[in-house]
Parts: sequence; structure tokens; C-alpha cells
Amino acid sequence: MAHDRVYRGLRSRIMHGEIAPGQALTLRGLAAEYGVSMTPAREALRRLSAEGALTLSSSGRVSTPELSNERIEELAALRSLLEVELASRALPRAHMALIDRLQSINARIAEDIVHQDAVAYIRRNLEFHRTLYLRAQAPAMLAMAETVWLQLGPSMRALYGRLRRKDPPHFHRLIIAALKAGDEPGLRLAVRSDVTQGLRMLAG
Amino acid sequence: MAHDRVYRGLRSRIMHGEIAPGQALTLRGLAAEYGVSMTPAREALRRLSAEGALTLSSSGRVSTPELSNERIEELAALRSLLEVELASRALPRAHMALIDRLQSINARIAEDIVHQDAVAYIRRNLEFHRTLYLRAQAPAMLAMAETVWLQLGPSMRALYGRLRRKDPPHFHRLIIAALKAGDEPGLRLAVRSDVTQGLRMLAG
DNA sequence: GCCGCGGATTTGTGATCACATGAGGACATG
DNA sequence: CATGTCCTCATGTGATCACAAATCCGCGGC
Repeated sequence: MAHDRVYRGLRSRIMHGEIAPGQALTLRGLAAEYGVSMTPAREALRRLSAEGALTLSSSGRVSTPELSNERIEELAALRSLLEVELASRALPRAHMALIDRLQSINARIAEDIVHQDAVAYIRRNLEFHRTLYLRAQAPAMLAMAETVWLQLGPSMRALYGRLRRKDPPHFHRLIIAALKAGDEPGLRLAVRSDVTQGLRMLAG
Repeated sequence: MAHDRVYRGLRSRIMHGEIAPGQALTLRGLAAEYGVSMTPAREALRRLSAEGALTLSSSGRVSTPELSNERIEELAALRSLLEVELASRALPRAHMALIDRLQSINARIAEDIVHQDAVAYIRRNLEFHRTLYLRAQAPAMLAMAETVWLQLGPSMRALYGRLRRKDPPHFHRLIIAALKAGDEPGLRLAVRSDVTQGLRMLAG
């Protein structure tokens, strides 16, 4: 179970933007940090590279990726593609209890913004999306969406760290409104906008 | 480079349906087969499980997945989503040379059908799609599509093994025709049909 | 004939080690 | 002061091993 602990810990840190792009990771360093030997550390790194969360240099050195603008736009397009579909599939199953939970997550996002806590903001933003998509009953599709989040993780921090906003995300409210109204086209548009909005700024 | 050899070999075998669903793989068995020690064999298996090509049992045992019908339908939906987008992006860049290559691949598919060679058929069918999608200049999206192919690999064999057809795939010709005509809606429909066709039969 | 139990063996896990390679810095030279 | 070279050390790779757990097989009881 040792490699799993390393994997989960690292994955969470990467996805939530706690590691800067270009940061190098060493086997022995990680092993020491998690109190394990090199073997499970290596497995965790390999797995994360397989998922695109880390890049291997030619010499086997591993680091978090520094994404080009083209790559960021492509990943944003993927998010849009996958998440619009997930939201659309979740819509018919979205009851009031789900909408309440989404609203409470949204309220917490507002708090994170007040506290200027970029990592917490990213984490809760993803929680908002995941909570909705879980209702789609499409595990493979959700897994792919999470893989995209993972790849964008390090760059996300650069984005939300720089943009100092005061208001909770506008499009989250649109998403909730569309869910309440059972408005599928509106939901698709709201999700696409929410997903694309920040990343367009990052790439530009 | 040892683990890479194991990884590539296994990945190819899985993607092309050379391994039956539910087939168990052992670390020592693989290591012996590829003439390496357990370490690189384990890395290859871990990486393939991370990509969804293999499933880990609770005890760490690894085997190729036996997909449920729901899962197959979900993966088919993913293929449709991703590949329609890839084809659409490739369309403006599809010149005559590409169409020629697609036609020649199609001709070889016809030969494979004559020889009743299921594995060769699957391999060339994927080659047809990959050749087209390469033109989309969207590496992350193509990688995701290939991951889906990988997950469907073992089940593909069950499909193409059972269906004893005589004609080359009809939808491939529609794809080529749409490419020639620059007909984007037609291309989207043709790709969606091609991707969904066989798998619907498998799930049903 | 069928089910449960127990031991032998297969199998995955993680630690450790020897080795090769590549990165980075110090130092001399222009 | 810049640059190239060499050396050292950090780092990834793969093999091997001890261990634990799970599986498998056969035997005995009902």
C-alpha cells in the first residue's frame, strides 16, 4: 500500500496546483518525504507520468509539465467536450439534494476567495464539478475528465494565483440555474463557459 | 529501457485484441517472457493499469478487463465524442496525399477480411483512424482516444472474431467521401456511425 | 457426491544494492 | 569576463531477495 500513499498524495498536490510548473521531483527525495523506499516512489511517478501529470525528460528525470499555450487550449477543449457531456448526462438525475450541495460548495468557494486561498479555491472548484458529474453515472468519462484536470493542475495555480477576484464564479450560478430549470442547452453553454473562461485567460 | 519494451509489447497486444478478456497476467511470467526482472515488468503492468488497459484485483493480481455492457456503451460514447472532434479538426488539413493513404489502408483491410485475420483487421482499422486523426494536430486528444481503444482492446477481439463479414467497412468509404467533399456534418456522422456500429453489436 | 479445511506454492510488495549516465559546478584558458 | 573541459556527485534503472498474503489443490468428513 506504500506506493498508493505516495501516488494519492502527489496526485492531490499536483491536481490542486500545489506544485509549480517545471518543478523537478527526485526518486530519493520523494521516498524520503513519504518514508518509503525508492521502489514505491518510482511506481507512483511512473503512474503519474502515464496519466500525463508529469513529464519524463530524456534521461528519465521527472518534473511537472510546463504547458505550451497550444497544449492548454487543447486541454481546455477536452474539458469542454467531456464536461459538457457529463453535465448533460447528469441533468435528468439532478434532484434538489444535489443542487443544495452544489450551492453549499459554491458558498465555500466564496469564502476561499475572501481568504485569497488559491489552493482551496481550486480544490473546491473541482469538487463542485465532480459532485455534479458523479450523477452522470459515467465513471470512465469522469476519470478522463479528472485526468485532464490533473494535467492542468500545475498551470491552474499560475492562473488562480494571479487573478485576484472578489466574486464567486458567475458561471457556477448559471449552472445551478440551468439545473433547476431543467434547461439542457443552457446547462451546456454554462458548463462550456465556466470551463473555458479561466483557461482562455491563462493561454492568452 | 527494459520496462519500455515490456510496456510497448503488452500495450500493442492488448490494443489489438491479442489477449482475451479476463486473462490473468503474472509478474514473473511476464518478466520471463520478456527476459527481464520483475521490476520493469511491474512498472509496465502498473502503467497499463493506470491507463485502464488492465484491472487490478484487490489482492494486486492483474488481468485484462471483462467489460460490462454499460462500460462498453460508455466507452463507445467516448470514442464518438473524441473521434468526431478529431476528424472535424483534421478535415481542413486533409489533402489528397492523406486521402490516398486512407484508401490504401482501406484496401488492406479488405485483404485482412478475406484472410479472416481478426487481429490484422483490428490493427489496420485503428491505423486508419489514427492516420486521419494525426492531421488534427491535437496530441492530447489523440492520446485519450488511444486510451479508449486500449480499454476496448480485449473486447474488440470478441467482436471481430465473431462477426464474419465479407465486405470492407462501409463507413470508411463514407468518411473518405466526406473528406473529399469537405463535408463536415457528413464527416461527423460517418465517424460517429463507424465508431458506434460494431460496438453496439458487442454490447447488445 | 459435495463441502470445508489445511498446507504447499504461487504471487505481489517493498527494500536494498550495484551500475551507468547525465547534470552541474569548479577551474583553467582564451 | 566568457567559455570550454573535466570531474564529482546526484539520479534513474534493473536485479535480487525476504516476506506476507492469497490462491490452489488434495484430503478427509459428512
